[in-house]
Amino acid sequence: MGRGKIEIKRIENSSNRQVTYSKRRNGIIKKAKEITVLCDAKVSLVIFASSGKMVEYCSPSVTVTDILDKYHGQAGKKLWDAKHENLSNEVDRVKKDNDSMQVELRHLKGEDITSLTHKELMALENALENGLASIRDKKSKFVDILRENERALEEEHKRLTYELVNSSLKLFRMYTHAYYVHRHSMPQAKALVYITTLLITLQTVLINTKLFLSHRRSHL
Amino acid sequence: MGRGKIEIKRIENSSNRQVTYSKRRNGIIKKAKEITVLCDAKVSLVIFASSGKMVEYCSPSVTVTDILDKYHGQAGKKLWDAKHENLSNEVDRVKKDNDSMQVELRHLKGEDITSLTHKELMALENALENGLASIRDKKSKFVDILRENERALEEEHKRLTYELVNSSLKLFRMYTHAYYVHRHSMPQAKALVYITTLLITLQTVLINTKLFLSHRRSHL
DNA sequence: AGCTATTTATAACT
DNA sequence: TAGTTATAAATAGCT
Repeated sequence: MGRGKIEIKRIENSSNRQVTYSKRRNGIIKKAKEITVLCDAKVSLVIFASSGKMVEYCSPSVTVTDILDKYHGQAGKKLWDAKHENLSNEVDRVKKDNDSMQVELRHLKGEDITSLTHKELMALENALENGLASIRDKKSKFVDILRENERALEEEHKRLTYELVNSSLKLFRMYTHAYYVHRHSMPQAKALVYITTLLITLQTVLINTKLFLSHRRSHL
Repeated sequence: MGRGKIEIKRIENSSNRQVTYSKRRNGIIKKAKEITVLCDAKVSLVIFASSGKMVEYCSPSVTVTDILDKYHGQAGKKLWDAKHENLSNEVDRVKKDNDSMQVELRHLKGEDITSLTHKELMALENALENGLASIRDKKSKFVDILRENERALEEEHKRLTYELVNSSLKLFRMYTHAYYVHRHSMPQAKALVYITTLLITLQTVLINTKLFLSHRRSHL
């Protein structure tokens, strides 16, 4: 494929060889990419120029590791098997644990129990009852604590509101007293301020009392 | 290069894909061989079909070992580490799973529940109740089957014993009849045999009846 | 697996 | 080293 047909034998002209190398190298890599996409294939391609320079193509998700896996028993194996096997064993072991726990969990949740013997069913029932008892005990303690907290909070709120109402009333009385004492000796404007302040105080007391009552209602 | 141009994207028709794979795979390998000869290059080519089947081409004097040598201390090591890390990650992941399952199991068994919120406790209680319900359902079915089996067995036993007693009685009557018919015409010795046989038969009937009764008692 | 119309890769050239 | 082009090679769609 080119201006002329060529025999497949070493190209003696080194510059031609270099040019052909680089064109064909690109061609092969392109083809590798294409087959990867077209056919779901995986390709690992490494090309060394005669100069020693290397280029490579690996289709996504293929690593030299994969290739070494295929070559199992050769160069790679020695390299990593020691650690690898340890890790693999651990994975297996832990996975086994996982499986048995998963089975136990499923059993405790009442799934896959068709194959169990009566004895096993009894044991399961026992475990579940114990668990349930613990949980319920814990839950009731939990509820007790919540209720106690709420009670304490309400108590505190009641106390605070009582104090507020009380001091408001005290203030109110003080103002009333001051007003009556000074109402003839004070200029009209000052009396008005007293009366206004008094009314505001009274209003505050009423609002606080209302809030207190509504709060109590919502907590009973 | 074909009857029609194709887009470089996965060939959806699986049989076309297979054909194209095989043609192009051969094409790439041919090209690899050609560049090897034409340009003094060295090629390592590994192609995996989506089925997992592998073919490879290595130009003469290139081995996987060579490639690994090129990777020495670089990519190779990295890849090894990657593999190693993958496994480590898997171990970690599975261990994590393990831990969470262990926690769940402990919770279901009512242990370590001090730190749980009220909501979590409710969820646990729910799960346990469901599990218990399933188990109890299963267990009661199990007991039903056992009871039914036992009933059937006892029925059968009763029937067999009744038959035994009946035929023993029949035998006894036969002997009795024969004895009375022949007692004057038979020599003394023969009469004794009759009487003895008769007694043995009677005894057998009694023993069977006793066995039957005791068996019934033990099953009620 | 084989055929061929067509596309693609590339050898020779610039 | 990069671009162009005539031609060889590869191959997509068929059978």
